[in-house]
Formats: sequence, C-alpha cells, structure tokens
Amino acid sequence: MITLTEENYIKAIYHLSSNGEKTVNTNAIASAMQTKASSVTDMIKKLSEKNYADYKKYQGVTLTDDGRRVAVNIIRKHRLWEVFLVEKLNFSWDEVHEVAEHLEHIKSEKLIDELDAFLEFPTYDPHGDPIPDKEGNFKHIEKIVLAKAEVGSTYKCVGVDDTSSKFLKYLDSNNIALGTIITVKHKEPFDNSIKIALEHSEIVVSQSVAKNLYLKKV
Amino acid sequence: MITLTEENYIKAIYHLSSNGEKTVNTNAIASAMQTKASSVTDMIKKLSEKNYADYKKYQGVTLTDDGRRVAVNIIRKHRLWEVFLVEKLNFSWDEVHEVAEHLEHIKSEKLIDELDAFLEFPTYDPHGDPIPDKEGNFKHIEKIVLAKAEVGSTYKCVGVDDTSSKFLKYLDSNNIALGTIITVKHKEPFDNSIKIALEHSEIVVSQSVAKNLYLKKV
DNA sequence: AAATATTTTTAGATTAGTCTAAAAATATTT
DNA sequence: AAATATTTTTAGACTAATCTAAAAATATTT
Ligand SMILES: [Mn+2]
Ligand SMILES: [Mn+2]
Ligand SMILES: [Mn+2]
Ligand SMILES: [Mn+2]
Repeated sequence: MITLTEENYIKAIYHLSSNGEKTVNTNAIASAMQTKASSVTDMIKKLSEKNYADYKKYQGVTLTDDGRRVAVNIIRKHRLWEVFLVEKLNFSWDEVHEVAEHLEHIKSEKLIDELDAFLEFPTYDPHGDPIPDKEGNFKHIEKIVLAKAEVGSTYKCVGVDDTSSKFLKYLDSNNIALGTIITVKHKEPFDNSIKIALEHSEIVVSQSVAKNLYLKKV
Repeated sequence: MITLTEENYIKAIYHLSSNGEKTVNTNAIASAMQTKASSVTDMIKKLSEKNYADYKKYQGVTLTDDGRRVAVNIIRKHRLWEVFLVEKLNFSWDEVHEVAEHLEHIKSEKLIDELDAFLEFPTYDPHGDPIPDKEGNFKHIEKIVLAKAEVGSTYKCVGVDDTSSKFLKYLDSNNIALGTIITVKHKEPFDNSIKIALEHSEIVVSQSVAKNLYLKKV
C-alpha cells in the first residue's frame, strides 16, 4: 500500500532526475515539495525501505524500477485527466493542473483504462507533454525551444515548459496555442528577445518566454 | 479547511440521521465508519468545534446547517461521479460505489458543475438515488418497497436500498434493472417471499430482496 | 431504588508526516 | 591542507487520526 504523500515524493524525484536516471539531492526534493530537508530525509528512508528508491546517506537518491513504474503511472493519470478536463469539461489549459494533482491519486485501473479509451487514447496532454501508455511507453517527439530556433525558419508550437497559469494566459493573450504556426524573424543579441511572426501579427517575446515554448520544424 | 476524514464522518452522520434531522449516537457512527467509539468521540468534538455539528456529551450529535451543506455536496459529487462512470466509462452499477467514494472528495466547484452539465443534469444516480442540485435541493419521488406492494398491481423498478455488489449482481442475473416493469403475483405469508412477473419470466424473490427493491406504481 | 448492563468518554500510546535546532558529513575557498 | 560554507542527517517535538483499557454516565432489570 502506497500513500498519497509517497506518490507525490516519487513523482517529484522522477521529474527532478529527468525520468529516473540521475541521482537527486535532498534540497532539490525539499524545494520541489515545498517542505524541509529533514522531512525529505525521513521520506526517502521510507521509500528506500519500501523499495521504491535506492539511497545511501549523503549520496542522494534514485528511483528503483518499481519507483519509476509508480511515477510513470501517476504521470499517465495526471495527463489523461488534464485531457479530459480540457476536451470534455471546458477547462482551459491554465486551469487543469491543480485539479489533476488530486485526480492523479485515484486508484482504479478500470477507471483509467476506460478514461483512456473514452478520450480515444490521446498521446499528448494540453501542454504538449507525452502521455505514457498502459505499459509506460512514451511517444517522444523531437522538439526544440524557441530560444534555439533559427531565424527565418517556420515552426509549429508543440509544447510549453512552464505550465503556470501566468505563462499560459500570456500565451492566450498573444494568440499562441498548441498548433500555432510561427516564423522566427529576428533575434536581438542585447537581451535575447525574439521577434516572431504569427498568422496575423508580429510580436516580440522576451528570453523567458523563448525558453519556455517548444517548437517543431514544419 | 476540511479534511477527507471529517467529510466522511459528516456524510455518515447525515445518512444515519436520515438527512440531518434526528440525533445520532456514537456507536452508530463507529459501526458505520468501521472504527472505535473512542475515535468517534474525538472526531465529533472536532466537528463541533468547527461548527459542523452540535454535540452535548452523552447526548449524541446532530449536524448544523453548515454540516448538512457539506454532506449534501459530497452526496451530490458522489452520485454525479457514479452517473459518469456508468454512462461514459462502461462501469456497471455494482462497480461504481467504491471509486465514487474517492472521487467525491475532489474539491473543485468548476469540475463538478461542468461534470453536471456534461452529464446533462441527471436527477438520479445508477441506484435510483436522487442527485441534489447545486443549491442542495433533492427531487423526491414517491416510491414503495416491494415488500409492501399490492398483489395484482404493476410497478416500475426505480431504486435499490442495498447497493452492495452482491445484491446488484443478483438483480442483474434475474434481469431486474432500473426501469424494469414487474407485476406482483403472490405474497407467501409463510416466509414473506413474493412471486413477481417480469416481461418474459416469473420468479420468486425472498423477503430480503423484497425489502431492498423500490418500486413506483405505473 | 438498587443492581446490572450498556454506552460514552477519558487517559495514554501509536503512526504518518511535518517542523526547528543542532550535529555530522561533504564541498569549496583560501 | 586548513578553514569555511553548504548540505544532509539526527534528535526531539507537534498534529491528525487511530487504538486499547479504564472510568464515568446513562439505561435497563430486578
Ligand atoms: Mn499538470
Ligand atoms: Mn500537463
Ligand atoms: Mn455510492
Ligand atoms: Mn449510488
């Protein structure tokens, strides 16, 4: 039996280790979980005892196969629920994350398999993140960040890194959504801002925007 | 802020008091919650402090208006989710309750309002229980229990009292569902069993079945 | 109205998850 | 290679929810 809190720690470790590979240190987990390092130490001891993580004192933590399996399953549930909220319940992409944080912990295999089928087996969530299938396989897409795009080339917007409501609403107000076609017009060396052309407008976006928008060449 | 456990106690008190009216005693709550009387005493003190319940030592407990409001909202969520599971995700009526016990605690007003709209504002759940609207109003139906039906009369099946998987599967295997038309043929005084006619068959049901099936005259 | 039985509450522990403050280990500077 | 800074762990305490065992209140019998 796994608790909701354990699930959240496992998910945090997974994300911090970029998919369960490299070791994660205590303070990183503490800041991701908005808790104190001492609480993290206690929890990773527990995860280690339950065989979800490998841990040697002072040496950071990695997930076991079991831990990775748990993490991927929670991510699957989180992203499927996000699709449901947007596609069926009229949520916008900046409203789904918080609710999905709760829904992802509902434990019912039938529920999630049927939801998957009901949504017609989506492979990406509303932020462009891949949804693992029942076996845990992700469908990866090659994407680059706007900051590294070539001047003169045309791209399709396929994802965001920052999924905060603030950033997503900024994109909304500039008519940028997943699927939007953009052409890179100019990179300003002074502040790394970038001028891009949309269908009906040209706008200049700051470096922090350029670092959080994923593109695919078309 | 209200905890999941507090919500479950409030719901239990609501159901035990038949909709929040009469006072409920400690042992009844303990048995409904599958816990010990001493735990119940602690919790009703807390609910009382938080103004969800009125409580005088040794005198049992009643819900306040706030407590009733909380209870009705959880029941609304529970029953809407049950409809969703049956209508959209191919769950059968004996599979929904357990999952709904978890989903009912997800806190998002938009989620539940949009779900309600998505389901086209259902007024009854898969077991024939009424779904309160956003304001907490139930749409009541006059229904009688099969045990008290008249010999010779014809009824429509509109609900069940026992929602256990065992009972619901028994009904399935005898082709009794909500909406099924039945005619009462004979009441056996010896053991209170009842012979009923369905569309294509006649069956005899025991007293315990007759006490758990709700009917409406047609 | 006493005696007895039942119900409810209290007292004291336990577990999960958290915290602060201090100690120990590791990393970085000088 | 010391000294200093940073990170991590430990020790001890707190809260929510639970338990057992005993005490107190209420209800039922005699
Ligand atoms: Mn999300
Ligand atoms: Mn997402
Ligand atoms: Mn139910
Ligand atoms: Mn129901």
